[in-house]
Amino acid sequence: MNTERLDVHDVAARQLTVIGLRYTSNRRALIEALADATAPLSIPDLMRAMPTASQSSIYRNLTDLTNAGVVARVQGTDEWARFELDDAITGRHHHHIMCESCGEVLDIDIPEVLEHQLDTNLAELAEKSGYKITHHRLDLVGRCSNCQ
Amino acid sequence: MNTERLDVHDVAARQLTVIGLRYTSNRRALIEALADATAPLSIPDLMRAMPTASQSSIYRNLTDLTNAGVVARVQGTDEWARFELDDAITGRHHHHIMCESCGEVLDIDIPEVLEHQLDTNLAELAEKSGYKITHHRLDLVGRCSNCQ
DNA sequence: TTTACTGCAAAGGGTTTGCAACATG
DNA sequence: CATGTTGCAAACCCTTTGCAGTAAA
Repeated sequence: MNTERLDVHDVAARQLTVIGLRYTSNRRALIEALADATAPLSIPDLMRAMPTASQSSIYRNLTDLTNAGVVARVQGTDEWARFELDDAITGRHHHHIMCESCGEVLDIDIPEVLEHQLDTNLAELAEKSGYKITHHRLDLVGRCSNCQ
Repeated sequence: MNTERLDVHDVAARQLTVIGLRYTSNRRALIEALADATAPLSIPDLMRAMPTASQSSIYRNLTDLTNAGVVARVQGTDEWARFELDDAITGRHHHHIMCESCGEVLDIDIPEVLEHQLDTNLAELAEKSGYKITHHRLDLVGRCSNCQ
């Protein structure tokens, strides 16, 4: 548990408190699991990572932490929900590459130039749409080395 | 039913035949509904559009048409499946803007310059990943005018 | 005439919820 | 100690599937 990790727990606790929720051991374990992961985790992943927590608590905590802005739901190519720490918490905006066959989801970074061009262009599009844009998703979809 | 529409049916029929499937009235109605729409349609949308078809047939046909490369599944912000004609059929690559509150999904086009820069950059990323990339998704996520 | 397709109803499977006991601030 | 949280099991709901009858080629 390094400094960066401490910050994550600290922020999570504060964000929860703001909306009247507590930072329990289950929630701490969940954040810990997500912080350790190098890719979004599915429910089965999380159940494996925190075997003492019940499935329903994991679902409920993911909902609460998502509402608190600590956790983000990732839409893969399959119907399985996957979760990761919100970019706002990690301080690192990133994207995903996913396999349309097995559903695997990995984190990727894109060149800063591209990210910047995206921001500029999308801001314009957003304005015309009448939508209040909160973020964008850029995903690469294909087949992983195992599924080709 | 204009010329463009005829083409869509023609292509759909051919694509199905290739994999040993038939172009039935249900499938034709489904394609018709998707071709008429200006945004991806959900199952309830489709049931409303083709009231004589049973729900299970709609599900089964969507699966078959997706396998045939005629229809594409769109991942919104909610858990509801939405469907549209595949870009390869319409000949028009596009993206989506979606409301994270009500789940509405709309089509948008992005500047060609941006699209081109995306293609270039993503091709590089793909190479490093070991993935065989089939396409990318770029979505704007936010709140529609009704949900703000 | 062969065999894919359809409708109906039942089964599947991930997610949500009611409730009593428990733990947090 | 007031109230948010947990586990268990049942309920939910979108989606899939079995089966017998129908329709496409």
